Amino acid sequence: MQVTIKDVAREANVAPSTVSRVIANSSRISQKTKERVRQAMDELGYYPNVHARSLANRTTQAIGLVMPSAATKTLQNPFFSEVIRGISTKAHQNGYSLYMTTGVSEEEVYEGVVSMVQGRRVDGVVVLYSRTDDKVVQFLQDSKFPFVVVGKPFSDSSHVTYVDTDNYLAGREVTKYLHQLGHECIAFVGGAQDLAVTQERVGGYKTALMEEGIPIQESYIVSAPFMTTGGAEAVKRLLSLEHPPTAVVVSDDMMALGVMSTLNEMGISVPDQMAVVSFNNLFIAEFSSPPLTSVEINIFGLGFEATNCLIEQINEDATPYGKRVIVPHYLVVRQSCGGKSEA
Amino acid sequence: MQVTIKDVAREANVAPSTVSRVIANSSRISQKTKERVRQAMDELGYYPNVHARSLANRTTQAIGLVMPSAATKTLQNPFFSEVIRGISTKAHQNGYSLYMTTGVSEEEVYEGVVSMVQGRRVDGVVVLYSRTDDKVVQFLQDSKFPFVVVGKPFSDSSHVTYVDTDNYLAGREVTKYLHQLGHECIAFVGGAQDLAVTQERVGGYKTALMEEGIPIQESYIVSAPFMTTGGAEAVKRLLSLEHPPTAVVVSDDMMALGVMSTLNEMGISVPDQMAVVSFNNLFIAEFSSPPLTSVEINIFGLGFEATNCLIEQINEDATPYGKRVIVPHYLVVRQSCGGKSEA
DNA sequence: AGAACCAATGCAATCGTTTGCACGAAAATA
DNA sequence: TATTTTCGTGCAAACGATTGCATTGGTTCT
Repeated sequence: MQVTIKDVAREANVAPSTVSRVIANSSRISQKTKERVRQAMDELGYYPNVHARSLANRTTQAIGLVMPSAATKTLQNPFFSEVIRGISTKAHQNGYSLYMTTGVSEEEVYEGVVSMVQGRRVDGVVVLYSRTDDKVVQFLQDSKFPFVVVGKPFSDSSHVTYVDTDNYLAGREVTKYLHQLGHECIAFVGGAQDLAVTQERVGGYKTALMEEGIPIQESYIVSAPFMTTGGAEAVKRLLSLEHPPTAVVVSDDMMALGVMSTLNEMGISVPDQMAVVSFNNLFIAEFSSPPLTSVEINIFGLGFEATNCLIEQINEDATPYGKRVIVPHYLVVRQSCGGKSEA
Repeated sequence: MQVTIKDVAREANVAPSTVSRVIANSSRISQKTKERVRQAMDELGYYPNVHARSLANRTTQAIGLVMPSAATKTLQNPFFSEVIRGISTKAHQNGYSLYMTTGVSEEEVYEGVVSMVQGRRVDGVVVLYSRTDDKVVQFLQDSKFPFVVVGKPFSDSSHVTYVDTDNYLAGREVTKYLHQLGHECIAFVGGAQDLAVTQERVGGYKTALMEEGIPIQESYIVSAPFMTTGGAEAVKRLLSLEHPPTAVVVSDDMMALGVMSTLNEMGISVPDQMAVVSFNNLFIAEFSSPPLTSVEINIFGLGFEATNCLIEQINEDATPYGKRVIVPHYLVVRQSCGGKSEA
């Protein structure tokens, strides 16, 4: 059987309540007793039962993770490993551990979150995506449960705490960068359209074009699911146009890999015949050939900051919802655009 | 406040115990009562408190994940996302959720596991690595706690349930494959030497050489930490030899990327001047250039099977420790070895 | 010396479930 | 009709902690 607080109490000749206070390091217990109790704890190999504790003080020291509904697929994108790395680092620093449910359908994910929250399994939740009209975010907001989202939530974003990259700005910058290199025909390949990232990045792209006096061609804007395979189709569509572009902004490194691989198969060389720039600067960006010019968005930092905000929110009872943190980004120039050096 | 079982009981005009039995769908409760209670549950929006439940029936419906100690680094390897994907799929199917602690040092990880187990936070544990002399495995075994390891545990592997690839065989096969293609000078670049995978794969490599009558040169065997950067050094060392190899077996796709990237920088073309074959067949293998010939080891399946074994172990009280599952592998031929087609 | 106080600890209720056992009513048996 | 079974519920004791409110003995006032 398990060693309980009572066993320790008996061994140390005190009451259970005293042991509990020693664990909490209460100032009301004398130094001498504390030592005696602590010794009894080691001797017996005592470890507190987390459930009993959670039940009594209504706190869990755990943070819930909500992955996109097709969790089983998206998890393949190193983006997620990286955010989780950030989250888990911060969480660990503050004595929290992580808890995740997954679900195949959107409905399953929703159910998972509800039972996580209502069942009091976690103290707060990090949402790892942001989509239009999301039930999960809506639910969390209604239940006044501490949560933060990574990415920009759509509806009512002013009341939701979130951590994000300035994707609009980044989109604008890379587009201008390509223009500076002399490109006039610039295309955009994005991921799923209901994702906030995609919309923001394409928005920046359009703005940049306008600012540079280049007309926007809808046929230059294609979207596909977020993974590598999507890239292939997109490329084919663009190249079959009357005036194919000479440069392309791709919304994600993974997809850029797919794009480049397809270009390679079709005998089109990067960057000579087609410049490619993308976002996220995953480690693979460095090792692709040619190495990808990509926007470093500090994914680790997104997770880390998000968790930071969440913990703040958990601790302060005075719920100051609506905080937003923008993590800075910068362009890492490699060889996929031809442009050498420069920051 | 939370809606409790008592509220439901009152609403449905029954005793709390009856409500509990309805939740468990006990056959001792009449159909009529069940319906009445269920209705009361929806009406009030009842969700069971997981901690109270865990406390009472000493079960958590959660599985613990143990990552390698430098979790913050290793998590970058897509291998882990992929195993976790497998684990989480199976877990979800059986109503389990995942729980993870991380730690920077080996000691922290150990502490995490101990408090996870002793604190009764999980029903079982899957260990995502296997190293010589590992405290964690030792502890789990001593406490007779359900666990399974992904990879081959060293000590006493006959009493430990594990799921693994036949890395020895795979190492032998790829080496022979290179030999068939005409290579005589074949090197091996491996990861950390205290990892079981590395040892097994290099073992297979050596066996193959012996079987083909090729002498083993220790200078052809280099090892480096498991990530891309390690690859660079390894390559430099090999190329500085008097008789540099013409082919190399690399222990991991990530590292192979590093190797190829370095070769590229040094102006050595793959596969013409150097053939490269590696393991794991991560999605990036397909999109590198040239695309990597790699051993598909079904990482998802490893995680899935491991969880399957774990759940079995949790359910059966008669602990049948020592089960082993070998997940089959096969070579995926792409272009990094020059050899076209063939299975 | 008696009142008032303080520091250190113990008592017992509480958190929300589960579950062995007891109980009464209805059904089956004798 | 009296007696045993069966069925459907309720009672109350766990599970292992936390915490508000006594209680105790010893100081420090006046």
